[in-house]
Amino acid sequence: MAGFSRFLAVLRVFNEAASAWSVPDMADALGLPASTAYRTVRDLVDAGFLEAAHDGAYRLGPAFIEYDRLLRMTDPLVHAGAGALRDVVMQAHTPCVALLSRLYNDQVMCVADEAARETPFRSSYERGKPMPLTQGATSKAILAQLPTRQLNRLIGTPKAAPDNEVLRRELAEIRRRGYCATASEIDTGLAGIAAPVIVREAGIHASLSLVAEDTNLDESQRRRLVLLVVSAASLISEELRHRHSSTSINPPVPMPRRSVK
Amino acid sequence: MAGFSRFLAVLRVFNEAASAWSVPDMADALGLPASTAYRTVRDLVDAGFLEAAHDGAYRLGPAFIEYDRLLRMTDPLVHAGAGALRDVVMQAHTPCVALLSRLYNDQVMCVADEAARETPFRSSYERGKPMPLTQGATSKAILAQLPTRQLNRLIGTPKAAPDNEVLRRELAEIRRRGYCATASEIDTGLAGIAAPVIVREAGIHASLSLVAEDTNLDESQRRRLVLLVVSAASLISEELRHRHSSTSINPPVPMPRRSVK
DNA sequence: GTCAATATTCTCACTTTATGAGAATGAGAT
DNA sequence: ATCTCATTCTCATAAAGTGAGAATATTGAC
Repeated sequence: MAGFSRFLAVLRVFNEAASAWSVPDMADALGLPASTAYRTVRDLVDAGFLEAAHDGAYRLGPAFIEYDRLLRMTDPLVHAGAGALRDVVMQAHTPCVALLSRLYNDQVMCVADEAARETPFRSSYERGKPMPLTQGATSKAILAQLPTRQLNRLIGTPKAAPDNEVLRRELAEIRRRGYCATASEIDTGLAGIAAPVIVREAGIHASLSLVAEDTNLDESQRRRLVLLVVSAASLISEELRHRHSSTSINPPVPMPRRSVK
Repeated sequence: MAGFSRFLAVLRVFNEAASAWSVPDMADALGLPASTAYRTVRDLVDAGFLEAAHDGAYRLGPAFIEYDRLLRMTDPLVHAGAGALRDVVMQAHTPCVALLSRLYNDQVMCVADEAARETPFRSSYERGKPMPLTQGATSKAILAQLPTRQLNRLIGTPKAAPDNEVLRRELAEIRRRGYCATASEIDTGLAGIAAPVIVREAGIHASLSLVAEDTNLDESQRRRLVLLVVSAASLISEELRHRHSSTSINPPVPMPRRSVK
């Protein structure tokens, strides 16, 4: 391990349970010599990825907030979807959470979320949390739309993983219907309704989903929400498609030629 | 330039105006040989900091969303403040935006924001955007509470920067009052009311502020909001102080010893 | 399908750079 | 003052990144 991966290793020791670290503790945890650990941390602090907290403890730094904002403002999916999510929870007329989630490499991650007023629960899907690939309406709606080749790479070919036959059948059904509805698959008591947001040409494989309490939903409610989700999802897809076709690939501005030490 | 700084340089070419880059363009912009640029980008993609978009273009990647969530969940200030912001905009009973902002090195950055329902405007302060150090109620409320030594480092000593005399006097006044109110200093037509959130022992220098339309505020309104902001800010400070005194500095859990290639 | 034009990865000799043990210094606590 | 622990510094060593150019993959045009 060396070079870049050392920085990644240091960042990876931070998690929900251990969010403040002293340098010696990091060095111990990673098996690094003290001098290297100190240097690595100093570089990360200089770059804004870590921040000195107190008593020699370090926390994640402001660069993550800053880059997250930049991503929020420039990522076409997040940008196009955030407004749609607000509309969806408004028009749902019931306590619920709306989510926009994407395939990122081999995991699904929620990239935007919005809760209706007075919603007493929360989905375990939430912005920034990696989620299982094969469970929940949100993920399945995405998988169902993938080209066979890509799907095989993610869940294994039918031959290599025959136990995925059930899942494959389910995905085919979802593709036919155009949406996916599940109940208590991720959070017990909560139902999920998801519709795909797919823009192949822009490399976007995503879904829009609505999470509500299962017991609150009668059949007509459910149908109404399915319609809401499906139409909102296709609205987003349309906008993305349109934006993509009218966007140049290369940076529109000559770009700031920053000097680097 | 080499090693780590090459990664930083690549990340820095991304901004609001240029959010998708091809590798050759990056190489041009940074004066890097193609092979190095491709390698750097590949490493960043592997780490999740960049993502392949389409047609050889790259965007900021999911790692930023993920680490931002982690920070949101573990940073004591953000965690303690988010709830308070919701309360503040509720109790303001007027269209407004509440902000929680921090000193990070030599800039001020908003780390959490919340708008009241039906708020037709937005503050230029928003989560993740670095803001000027010496303008606006938000920043001044923070500066006013800094130890002399630290303040001198940021705005220069009275001798080195005598033109800051006005600012210094203003900050003294803010310290005496315990809050700062400004109008049209950042956004014309908007007024800001800010109170400090200072927890020295935890290394936190922050402020809570409320932004509303200046014309909407009569004197009694203004007094009410000042009270609201000041009390919310001290509530957050108290919680942070309490939490800090009851928190161990080192990671509570032995930590996951991840293997790195 | 072929072909040309790019985009991307690979190779490899060359150094620049990071590395880490240990010494030196700094900061706190008793 | 002294001890302890945290942090930085030094420097010989080795490892990693570097970059020109070749090799290969991809894409789009025809």
